[in-house]
Amino acid sequence: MTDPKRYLITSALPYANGPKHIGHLAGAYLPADIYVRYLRALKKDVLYVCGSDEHGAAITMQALKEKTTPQAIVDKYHAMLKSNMADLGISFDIYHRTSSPIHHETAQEFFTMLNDNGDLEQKESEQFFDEEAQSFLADRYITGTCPICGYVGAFGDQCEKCGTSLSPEQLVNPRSTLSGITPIKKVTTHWYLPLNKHEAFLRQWILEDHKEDWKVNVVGQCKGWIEMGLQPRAVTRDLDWGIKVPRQDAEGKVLYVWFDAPIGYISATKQWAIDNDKDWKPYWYNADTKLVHFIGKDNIVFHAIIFPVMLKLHGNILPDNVPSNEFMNLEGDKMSTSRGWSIEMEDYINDFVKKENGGDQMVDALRYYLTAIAPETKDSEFTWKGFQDAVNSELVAVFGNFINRAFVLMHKLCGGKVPKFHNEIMDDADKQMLEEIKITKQKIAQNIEVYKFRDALAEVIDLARKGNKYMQDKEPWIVAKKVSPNPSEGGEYDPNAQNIIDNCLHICLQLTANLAIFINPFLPNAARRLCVMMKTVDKMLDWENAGSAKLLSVGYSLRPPELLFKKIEDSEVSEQVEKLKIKSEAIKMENSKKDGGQQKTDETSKINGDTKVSEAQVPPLEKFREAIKSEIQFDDFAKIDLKVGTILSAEKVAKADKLLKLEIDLGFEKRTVVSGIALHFSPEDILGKQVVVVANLAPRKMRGIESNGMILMAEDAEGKLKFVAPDAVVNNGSGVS
RNA sequence: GUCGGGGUAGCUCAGCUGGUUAGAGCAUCGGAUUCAUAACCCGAAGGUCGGCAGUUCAAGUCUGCUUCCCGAUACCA
Repeated sequence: MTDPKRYLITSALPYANGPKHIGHLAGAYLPADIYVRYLRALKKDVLYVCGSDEHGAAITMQALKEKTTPQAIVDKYHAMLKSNMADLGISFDIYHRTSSPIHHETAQEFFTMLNDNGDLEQKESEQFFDEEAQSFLADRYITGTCPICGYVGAFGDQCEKCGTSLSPEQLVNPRSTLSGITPIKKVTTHWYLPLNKHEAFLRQWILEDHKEDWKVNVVGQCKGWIEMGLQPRAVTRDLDWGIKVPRQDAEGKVLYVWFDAPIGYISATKQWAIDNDKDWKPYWYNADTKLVHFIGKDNIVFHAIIFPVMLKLHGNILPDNVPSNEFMNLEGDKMSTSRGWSIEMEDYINDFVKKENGGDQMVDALRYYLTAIAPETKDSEFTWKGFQDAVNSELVAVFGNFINRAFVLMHKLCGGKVPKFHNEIMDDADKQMLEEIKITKQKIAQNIEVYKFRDALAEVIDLARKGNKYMQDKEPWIVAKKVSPNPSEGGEYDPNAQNIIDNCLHICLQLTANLAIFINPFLPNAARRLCVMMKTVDKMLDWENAGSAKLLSVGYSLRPPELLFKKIEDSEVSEQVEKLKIKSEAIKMENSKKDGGQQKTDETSKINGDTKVSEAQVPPLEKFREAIKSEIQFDDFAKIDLKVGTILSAEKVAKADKLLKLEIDLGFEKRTVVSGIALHFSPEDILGKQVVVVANLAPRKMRGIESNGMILMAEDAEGKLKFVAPDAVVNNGSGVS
């Protein structure tokens, strides 16, 4: 977008079910903050919103775990996240929360408008239901044995042990975490967002309009989704923690957390407008607003496909870009709070920022390293040694040291004042140095504008490096010997000596002021402290001032230098590495204790003989009982049109290991039916077989092939499939009832 | 399984439409220097560009296959 009137910047809403680590910080918050601080320095109209995502089943799970209420959980973690972000200099204009009334209203209005406009669909589906607790169960609320690795505590959506993503149906011996009983399946009604209806729009908008300016991983993943065929997505759930679906016929239903969370950006904007007596609407409705969502790679489809469809249907503007970062690993392994292999923002703040030897500069140290290794194009890795090296030999030795030596020399050789610049003896090195400042300004701006913060920061350090070299070449400390030579050393007086020194330090100081402007979006604390040292106002940090060689007035006396950053000691990093190991070991022990407990019950049941059924075993009859669905009327059954047909041809569907494409002769017509039986039958085995087909089933696309009907199959206890068919050949097209 | 991204010097990463001896910072080693947080500055050494095949006068860069890491995920009506 060229020259937007205002900017609306968002960072992914952190989920308030626990502390968040520095990988999150590096992925979605720090880059956004740098961008926002840069825009503010440009004096743009920019609003930066974020907040805690406080709904969803994982919150209620955490409440069970901590033996408290969901509200208590979100209150606790919202407060923690909010203060952590503030402590680390993430400068939200508002950090809001989705449990607030204004968010509930906003999300409900959003749903109502889409529903009233006919943009949502209502469909029935079967969900697991806990009869004892009288409650539908989110996938997370069902535990059982993982069919892949046999882990006893797998969840309905994922096995934490082997990492496989699961559906609750796949669990062996599923149990409700609410009551412990085996859940049954029950029909429920939900609202869906028919993404499939917006394929043409998404193709144009993402694959054409943004194929150049969006990151390859974002466009690539969206392309994959679109090509795969978009499916309607449920926007409601049966749960009691969340935003009530604003309809009388939706008792006990809430908006699905993914639907309500991104609307949090809008409600946060509204709250900000109220607090600041502003109008929120232009930020979400005017086409001259540039909306940018900063996210991690796990969030791409929500922010690039689903939320934009919602926004479009609701009449809002669309994001101009969705800069998504990859992930940051830690000391050779994935960062994970639950496994204890992480550096929580909270912990870093306690260990470095709050200690007497830490403070703001340690915020900047972290911001420096996280930006320098930001996972912009691929996963990156945080190591404590890397942190120490980056801080000590780049931030301290190059940047901090340049500024320190400029200040020290100025105090020693120029009386603590900004020296005069003598144009008449200006040389090429001086010109070159001044020119470099301007070039660097351009490079930084160009990089930030395309979200390359790592490169932008490297430019700042590189400019300081050039400053060091310039000073080295000019060596004013040598020239100083010619100002007041010591005859015993054979020094010679040079009337020009002081002027040479003045020019060098004049340029070094102007460069220092420029460095303050350049470093400001990245390391705001350092920039502020530089302003104090130079006795300038914060306004000097406005971006338009960058490139100027007149930021500090001649004759102006400056404060004595103060070290901007301290070196990080070996002991500090080794302590952290040790701490990390201890933390993850402790959690591993705890988990294996749990495992051990479960295995013990297994063993006990074996020792007791076969009279007791072990938890890990599948009770087959029980399994069939579960499968009994809720009662229907004859009319419901009569709606189903069953016909006998013969399989004329069968072929494997490309890129699908379970699907067969079948031609079926129904007597009066031939049908294409796609059936998921490829693992049980090979195409040639089933040619000519008679089958029972649901003839009036709505067509459905699978792998791009439209399936018109479904074939009835029987499944035995081992999951083997058998055809349901007449026991003697009948005419194709015969009815079944 | 499928889709997407990625595997380039010890480490963190650049390398646009294929073109002379593959780049940067850090780490390492050597030199110079002392204004500076034993900092800076100069120089050297470091890579069969995950593997195999192919296209081409020429491939890190294109094609196919293969392997490893990360993310997203079906379908099974």
